Amino acid sequence: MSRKKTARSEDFPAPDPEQPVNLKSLAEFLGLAPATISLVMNRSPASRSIPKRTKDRILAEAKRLNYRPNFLARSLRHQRSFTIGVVVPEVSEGYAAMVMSGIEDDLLREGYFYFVVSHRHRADLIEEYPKILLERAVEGIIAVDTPCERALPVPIVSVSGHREVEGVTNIVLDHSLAARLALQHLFQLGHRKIAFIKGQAFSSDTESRWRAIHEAAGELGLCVNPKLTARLEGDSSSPALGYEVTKQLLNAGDDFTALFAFNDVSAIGAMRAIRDAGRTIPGDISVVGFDDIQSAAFQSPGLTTVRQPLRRMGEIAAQTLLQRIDQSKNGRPPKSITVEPELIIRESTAAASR
Amino acid sequence: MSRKKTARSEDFPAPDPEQPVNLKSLAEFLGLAPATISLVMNRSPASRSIPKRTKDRILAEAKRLNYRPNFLARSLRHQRSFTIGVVVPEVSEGYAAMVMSGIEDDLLREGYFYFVVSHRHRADLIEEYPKILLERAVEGIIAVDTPCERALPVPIVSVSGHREVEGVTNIVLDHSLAARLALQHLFQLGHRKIAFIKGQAFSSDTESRWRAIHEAAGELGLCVNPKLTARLEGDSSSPALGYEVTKQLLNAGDDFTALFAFNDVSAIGAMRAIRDAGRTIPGDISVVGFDDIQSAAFQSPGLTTVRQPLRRMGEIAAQTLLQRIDQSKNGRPPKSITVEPELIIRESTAAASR
DNA sequence: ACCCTTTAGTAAATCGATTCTCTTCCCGTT
DNA sequence: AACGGGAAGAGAATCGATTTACTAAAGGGT
Repeated sequence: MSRKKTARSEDFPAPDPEQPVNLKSLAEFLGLAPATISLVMNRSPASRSIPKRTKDRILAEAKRLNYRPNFLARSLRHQRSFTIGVVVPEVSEGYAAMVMSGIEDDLLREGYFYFVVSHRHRADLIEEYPKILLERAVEGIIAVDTPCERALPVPIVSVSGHREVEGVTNIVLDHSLAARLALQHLFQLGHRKIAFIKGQAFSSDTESRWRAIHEAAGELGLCVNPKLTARLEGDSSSPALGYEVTKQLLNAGDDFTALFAFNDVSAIGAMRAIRDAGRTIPGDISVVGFDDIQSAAFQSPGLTTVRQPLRRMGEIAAQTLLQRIDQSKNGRPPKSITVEPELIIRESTAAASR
Repeated sequence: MSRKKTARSEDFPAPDPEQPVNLKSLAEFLGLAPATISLVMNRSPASRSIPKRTKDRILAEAKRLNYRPNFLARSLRHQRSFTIGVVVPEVSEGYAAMVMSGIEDDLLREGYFYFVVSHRHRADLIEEYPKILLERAVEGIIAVDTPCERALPVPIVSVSGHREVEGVTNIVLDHSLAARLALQHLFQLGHRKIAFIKGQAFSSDTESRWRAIHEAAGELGLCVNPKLTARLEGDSSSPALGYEVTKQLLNAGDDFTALFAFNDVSAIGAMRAIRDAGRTIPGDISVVGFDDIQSAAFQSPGLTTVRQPLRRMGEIAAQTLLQRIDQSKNGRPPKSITVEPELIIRESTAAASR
């Protein structure tokens, strides 16, 4: 029992240089049982009876040998992976990147890590990735601008999700307010003939945003002219899409003094198209975007836009998910959390000329 | 032995609805030993002796009950996590997002997932994160624009890393070519008085890019005027930084007809500053950026810039890392891999007026 | 009838840590 | 002298899958 105790640290200063120390080797080295060390290292109440001398010896030696408990073993034992999955359409798209940036902070602070997967709007991947993440033992999933149809055995938080699905908490923008902010702004500037660019069908926000626009227009006594309405086509995230539809709008004949685009990227394309057609912004046509991506502020003229608090939405998503993981099954989770948009007025909007 | 075999699938269609099936329960259900099932499921050569009838029965039942081997248990056994870590300065920065987007494809195809952590240039986090990732049992690390000082027990690939560190493979841009492309372009347009915006000290590219500029200038017989040289300060990634230093350059008195910025973000700020000073682009001053972020093409005038193949760099990083993981220790890994930049000429550059 | 080879699997160790249940040993009481 | 009880720590089961070594029965050849 005491023969091993003579193996003091000074005798074997550097142990096996190859293999990282594990509990067993540390135990052998200390002449103690793995169980004892585990209890002490985890400050378990059961280590009450271990004298401070021994505790200190264990702690000191663990630190000296740089012992790190094997995460996988621990996870297996506790049935907890401290990992969540984040599903996005495309990492490099700005929208998703911004949300992810908000997600990270809270997660890491609580000791969680996250896997990222991007599906690029491929239906099979949208279906498959959540399952693969589950196999990877994630404890929850955050879906960004990605439809989740089926209930899963882990909590899900969907950023910009609109469908009501069992087990899914939606983080949504107040689209009514967003539409009102934008249209009121244009209305007050005297705009009555307003063109619209709708989003692609796959974007979760498209429908509710469009409904909100109709409502807000109704409240203001504006009419939404179908001839002044275009829809983005194609899944690229380049302003070229906005450029194309705006050219069509301009050529279609019906006059307009303002354009409300589905997002900033298409608004930027629209601005080009408008200028290419020989019109000025905001002199001839005012333009309002949506999202407030970084490029919006970098345009000239600076793009007036409805800001979505994307980073904040990421933070809320992470917090909500962690809460739900913590008290799993404890009470019904909130169905949805609404965040408020903000109108950022820059130089792309001005009083209507006609 | 055969009493269990009578438990045909039709008798118990839906097993325990709560608990996910594990190997043991599946084995019990089939009246076989876990070992047998494992061998068959993994198509191990040792399953040679199992008759096809039994194999089919196992496979069918596994599928019906939706059995998925527990990833953690498997990882523990094999000492493989199929996970790598990606360290970036900031997820939402475009540069990192683009590289990540390239990383993802190859990784997922090979069954790997990745953790993302962002350090926001905090020295303690840069030091700490790789260690935490190691605790999480990652099999390799990709560092994007992040210095890695010390050798780690796993392969590391550094995108835009320049230091030679044991165990680190650098993916670097050919900065000499980049500088030559930009300066030759400006030179051919007749520019002789060129201003420069250097990068922040923390950016890994700053030094080598600056050396390359000196070299290229030398080759062309241009001189780099210290009075026409500014350096970005502060770690925000807003064009405001570029705006500030450009204002100083313009006020400093020394005349210039072209500006070569450290990156597109600062170039965009610079363009604003130039216009605010009453000069035109490219009439009075030509501007060249670096990176070719999405916003570069969206500017007006469109920003001429040196494109880094960021997505490609991500792909190469992932491929290289996977190779190194695969044949660990097998031969010395490449010290560095160079990729080539491309000059994207848009409207922000034109012939020098004076 | 005996031995050898397949066939059809199974038992048990292992990966590394956790945790509940036991032993001892020793000290102080009655 | 016997007993209770706390101190100090050891043992063993467990998480779920993998894998090597082994067994038991059946078939085939001489």
